[in-house]
Amino acid sequence: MSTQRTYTDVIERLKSAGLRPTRQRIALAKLLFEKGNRHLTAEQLHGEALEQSVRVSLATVYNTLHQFTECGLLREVVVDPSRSYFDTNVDDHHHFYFENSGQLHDIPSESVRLADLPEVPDGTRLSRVDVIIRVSDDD
Amino acid sequence: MSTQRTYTDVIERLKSAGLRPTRQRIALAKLLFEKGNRHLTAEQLHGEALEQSVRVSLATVYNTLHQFTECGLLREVVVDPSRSYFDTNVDDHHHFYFENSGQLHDIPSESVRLADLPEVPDGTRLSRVDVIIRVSDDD
DNA sequence: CTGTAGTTTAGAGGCTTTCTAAACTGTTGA
DNA sequence: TCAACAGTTTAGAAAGCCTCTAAACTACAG
Repeated sequence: MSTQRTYTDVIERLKSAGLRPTRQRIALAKLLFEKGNRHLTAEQLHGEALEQSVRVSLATVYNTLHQFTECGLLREVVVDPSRSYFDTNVDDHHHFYFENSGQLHDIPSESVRLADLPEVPDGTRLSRVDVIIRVSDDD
Repeated sequence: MSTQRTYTDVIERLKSAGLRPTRQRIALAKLLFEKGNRHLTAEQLHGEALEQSVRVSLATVYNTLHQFTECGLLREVVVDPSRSYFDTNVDDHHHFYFENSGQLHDIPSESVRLADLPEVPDGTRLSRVDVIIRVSDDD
């Protein structure tokens, strides 16, 4: 049965990332990864958990988001100085940012041609190249 | 005399931006614009002002940074979820972000070739394209 | 089953930023 | 020159996001 499938999948995914599959982490992972690519704030994820009667504290949501980010299950997107977004798509890609609504939208990396990038300064290594296309409502 | 020159320049710049040239705005503008291109947080600018015995409140520093940003004298750079940076270079350009130190470094827009950008979604207009090259210390 | 290391939690606390409302100041017009 | 007013500044309170703490809980190895 597909729910069962997903459930064991999620547990395996956590285990192989070195994270103990606790009730909270399993529930949050399912919320995050069962709906395609998503861009969520901690507050939003916490809200969704509560809606589905998953008892989890905001502190755990923050801890989990950071742990997931560290093991490459999530990626943090910085576009709004007052809030962090977490992206379930960890493939190389870029973003549209809708300044009015605060929505993020993926741009596949093939849709942007980046060339002639300067070399990284001595003593540093490339961590990531972010391209953010900021748009705002007409008129 | 060059100080005089700068002083009246700053006042003119504020006036033509529609901002009353107050003691605080003049002092902050001089701190911001008399040292070439800079990337500063509100806290840093406030610190510099106090060091030079410019009496100004943190609230005014925030107000001023936002007003300057609105009239195009500054540009806000979002790279760190916990802090806003303000850039005195308002020309089209991009950034290196040194994740360890929190330093920002300009990349002239000619140094990056961006092509095949997707069209902006219906009902929106392009606000800006940010390219952020994140680097971290070797080892 | 039990011990223990890892995890969760509520609540306090930190930090950046914004708000409030009272005091102050640049400017305009008489 | 000066009064009057709109715009500005301010300290301090408060909001908002996030982290810390230390006590309770839990997955899991043995």
